[in-house]
Amino acid sequence: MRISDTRLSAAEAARTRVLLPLPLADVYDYRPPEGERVSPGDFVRVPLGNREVVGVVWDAANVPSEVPEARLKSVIARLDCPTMPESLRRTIDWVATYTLAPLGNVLRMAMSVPDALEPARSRIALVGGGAPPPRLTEARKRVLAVAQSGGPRTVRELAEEAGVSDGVVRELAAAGSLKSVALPPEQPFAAPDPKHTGPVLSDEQRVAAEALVTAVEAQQFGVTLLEGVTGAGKTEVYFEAIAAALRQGRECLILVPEIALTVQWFDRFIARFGVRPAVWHSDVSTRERRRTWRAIAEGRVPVLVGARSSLFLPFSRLGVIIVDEEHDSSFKQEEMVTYHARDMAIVRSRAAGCPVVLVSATPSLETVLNAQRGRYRHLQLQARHGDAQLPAITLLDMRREGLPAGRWISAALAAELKRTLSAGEQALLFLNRRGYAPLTLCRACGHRLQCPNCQAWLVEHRHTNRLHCHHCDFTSAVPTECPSCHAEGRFAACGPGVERLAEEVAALLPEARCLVMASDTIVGPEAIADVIRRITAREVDVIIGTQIVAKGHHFPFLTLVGVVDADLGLAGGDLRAAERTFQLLSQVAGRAGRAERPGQVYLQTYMPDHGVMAALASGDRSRFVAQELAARQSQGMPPFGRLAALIVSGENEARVDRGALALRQLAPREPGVTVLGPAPAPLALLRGRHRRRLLVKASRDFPIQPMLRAWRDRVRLPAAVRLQIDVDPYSFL
DNA sequence: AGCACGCCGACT
DNA sequence: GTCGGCGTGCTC
Repeated sequence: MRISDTRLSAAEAARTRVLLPLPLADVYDYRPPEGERVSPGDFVRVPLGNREVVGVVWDAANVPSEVPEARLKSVIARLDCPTMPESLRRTIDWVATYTLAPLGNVLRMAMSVPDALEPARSRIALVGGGAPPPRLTEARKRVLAVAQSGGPRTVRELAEEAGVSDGVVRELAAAGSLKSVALPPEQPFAAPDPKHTGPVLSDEQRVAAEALVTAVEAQQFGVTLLEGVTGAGKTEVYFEAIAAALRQGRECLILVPEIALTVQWFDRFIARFGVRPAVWHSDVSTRERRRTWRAIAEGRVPVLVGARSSLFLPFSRLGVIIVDEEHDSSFKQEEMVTYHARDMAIVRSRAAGCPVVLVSATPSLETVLNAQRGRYRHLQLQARHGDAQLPAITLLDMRREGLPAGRWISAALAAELKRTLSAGEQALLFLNRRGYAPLTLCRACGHRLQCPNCQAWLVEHRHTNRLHCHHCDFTSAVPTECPSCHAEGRFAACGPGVERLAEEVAALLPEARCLVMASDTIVGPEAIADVIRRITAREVDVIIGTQIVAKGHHFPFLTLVGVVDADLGLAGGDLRAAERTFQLLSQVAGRAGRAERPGQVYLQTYMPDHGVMAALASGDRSRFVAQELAARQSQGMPPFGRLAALIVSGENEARVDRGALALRQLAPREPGVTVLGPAPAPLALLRGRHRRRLLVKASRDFPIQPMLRAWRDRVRLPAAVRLQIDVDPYSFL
């Protein structure tokens, strides 16, 4: 007995399990490196085929392997880089099991900065201004031009920017055309000071803050929901959880929806802690990413605020994770690995043994139910901070308006706009539609301008004077004649977009200074910051915006919010349409009257009796939540039941249909599991691929993943037809 | 993800 | 007659 155990472990010791950042479901076995001991979490370089890749030694000792000893290659070396923390490895395992994604694909999200694994390169940089080179080739010219503009950069950076190989740059340096300068050592991350400014909290805030501080000091996993209306001061409350973690020398991770990373949020953080936190989102430069990733791996980043992908950063001493705007649907990743960052934040906290705080004015029904059932601690802030009042919400029944064609602002809203502007205050018109008009059609033949790759209309954008598809990157010039009947100049714009609304406002209020805010007109954090500054400086009277105005900003002189089409989000059969509309519109409404001025909110609706509208007008969120929960329960829908979507897609429509039917044939027949479809997915053609969807419904406690895995494994789909599984689908598009 | 292997069209 | 397209399959 004892002998065979020893033999087994000796055999195991001869294999190193390595997970590679490739779409592989399992670890690969290697022989341990010569004269070096590696252990789980170590980054290692291994041979794969005829190339070398970097992977992570994985704890998979219990998984037997059938790969014969003779086929094993040896680990080349362990990288000189801190070990991947255990809590991150367990999170990766968990995400892969839960989402059915290949384990290696999940690892890839945690190895998004391969550069950071290599030791820091010498801090030598090059600048232009040297002697002209003996021969001036095209490549050399480009490098010199790039070097001439901007500060000192490394060989790699110059080569990348000029689009040449490293060799060209090195030759120029050797010839003396580029001069080398020493770069200052990499800037360390400033330490936020928990004592910088003592908290200034109301009684109510203090009670909530103390509860969070206690939870952080206990250094144990637990979920807390921090709920409070816009302006109740939730941010200042969770800052105290961060302060507590900092006092213990632990790290803090704050997850926010990408567009909520506002100047105003940073100002508040700096006011409390004295310095900026580290940041992580898609706009962070390659260089800054490397510096940040490496510093986190070395335990030198006390606080980081970031988008959902920051969940996969190598923190090793997490003291608290905050999920701000926890209800926000942008936490759900839809590509590659379909995970929900809020749920995975809970997984990571559990693995790290630290508390997690979910923050929202309008928590998701999933979170509400967990709080109701006592699985989460529930902290509530009732009052708005200071003297600010919640804005009054009025419904405008558009059925009675009889607006002429091409007009969307009711007489009542127009009157309020005029009144607001003449009082010297600002107004926001909210319309969640980019561009000029959502649909353009030919008046001669009825032809509608449609994307060639997607089942979607092309949207006219007048500021670029082009047609855009909002689902793929297709754009084209606005045609002069109808592609179908060749009639000239017979196009008609149908429906409003923010650009068209701006025209209407200009006609209504010729003196008003309008600003259109949409993700395509205001690109990047600097542009947003500039726009915020102009609004705060009262250089703008009317803001016309899509949902990018809904998050995080507050404008002291904004007292009127008009929602042009409150019903927009309710169309279509989306499970969460009502919940999301309520969340979005309350968030937009919260923009009004945050300072000492009371705010007014008008919702233009054709459905004033709809539960969402009634709840918004009465301010009775709890009744709406109760109704919505009851409806979900009666249908066995989330959060009471579980859903998974299976999307079959491919370029050949007939093959996709056949694939979807084959999948359906092999569907599991188990009590408590319902399979619906296949049906055309809501976007039946997306980026040139036809899509069919099957929907699996199961009870809440049904282990859905093993069933889905078994199902997927017994289906043999033709090549060129792909199956994508989305556990807990959010967008039904 | 890469990269090789493999089987059908336009070129030295 | 070869170069090369990208479909398919494998990497411990």
